[in-house]
Amino acid sequence: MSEDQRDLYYHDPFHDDQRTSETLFSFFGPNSTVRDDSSPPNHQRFHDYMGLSHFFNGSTGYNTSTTTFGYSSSSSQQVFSLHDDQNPVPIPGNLIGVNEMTPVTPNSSSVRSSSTDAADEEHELNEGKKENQTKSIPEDVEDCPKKVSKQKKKEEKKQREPRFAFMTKSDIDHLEDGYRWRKYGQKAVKNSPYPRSYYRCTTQKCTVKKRVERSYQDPSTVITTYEGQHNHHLPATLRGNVGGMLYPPSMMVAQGAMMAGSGGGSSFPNEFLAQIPHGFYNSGGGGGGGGGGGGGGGLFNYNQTTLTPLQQLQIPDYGLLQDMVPSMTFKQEP
DNA sequence: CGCCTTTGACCAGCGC
DNA sequence: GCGCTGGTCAAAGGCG
Repeated sequence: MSEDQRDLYYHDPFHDDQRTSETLFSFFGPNSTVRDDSSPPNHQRFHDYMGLSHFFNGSTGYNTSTTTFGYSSSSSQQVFSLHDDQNPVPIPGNLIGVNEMTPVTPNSSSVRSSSTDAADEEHELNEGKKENQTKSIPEDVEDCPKKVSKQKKKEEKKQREPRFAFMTKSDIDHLEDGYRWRKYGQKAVKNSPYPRSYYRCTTQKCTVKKRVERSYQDPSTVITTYEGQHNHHLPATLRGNVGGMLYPPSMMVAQGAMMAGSGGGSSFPNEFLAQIPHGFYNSGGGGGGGGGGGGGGGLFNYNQTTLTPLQQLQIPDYGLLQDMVPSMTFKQEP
């Protein structure tokens, strides 16, 4: 694991604001963190988590490729931590691969707004560098098929899936999210007494992985990192869970509209909102998520667009969101 | 029997 | 080059 990744895990995004957060979304790629201040303990959390499966699935079709968050599969993860609840701060590391998604911050000189050319260029440059770094494979690969396949594997590996991390207050390490996972590894983590577990989606041809670890600073917090997107529905066999059931139809519509409006460009905010777990929405359409999943309303209400920070999730900087989603109006409730 | 977890080994990337 | 660390593999065993 690279240093920046380590930073991600052990630095600000999760810990700086930890005292006030119970759930923190950290998009590896797009830059956003969304935190929760007010969620009830574990069980409610659990339901929040349930909805997250849609986040990765996208529900916009099961092959949203890897651009759901507005960045390509090859893009490196990038995370912005919100310091002082105001300004996104780039986590040291890959800030280059910001395709399309732009860190919108009041004082962000690095805002890439609509012109992604430079960003793309940078991105390519960066990718090139990376390629060079990893393409130090000697020519003798031609001699050995094994080596060839290894190299292929290597290159495939390099195609980093989009990642998404969040923290959850829970006693349970591996929270149910509607998908079936197989644990394929566990490692002790440096500077942490808690091991990190590695899971893979058991569905055939689904390459989604997730890592689960407990925060060493706050043992009650579980850090879950997803990598990739599911290319399939929720397993219907799982506790009678059916993918479509969890997503209120109204939201699907809204989502479609948003997608259409996003024009495939700087679409992260919309996509982000579109894919916010339905449990965070005031969707009003179906409880979903299994008993109490809705929890009496959620965070967003697209169109009405009401943020209710006292509910399940807190957006740390409404101004930021407002910038990100200018077409929406945000209302912060007292 | 199928699915899952556990766990030690292995490999690659990175920093020194 | 070496050591550290993260990530993955795969055999073994458990469980329903």
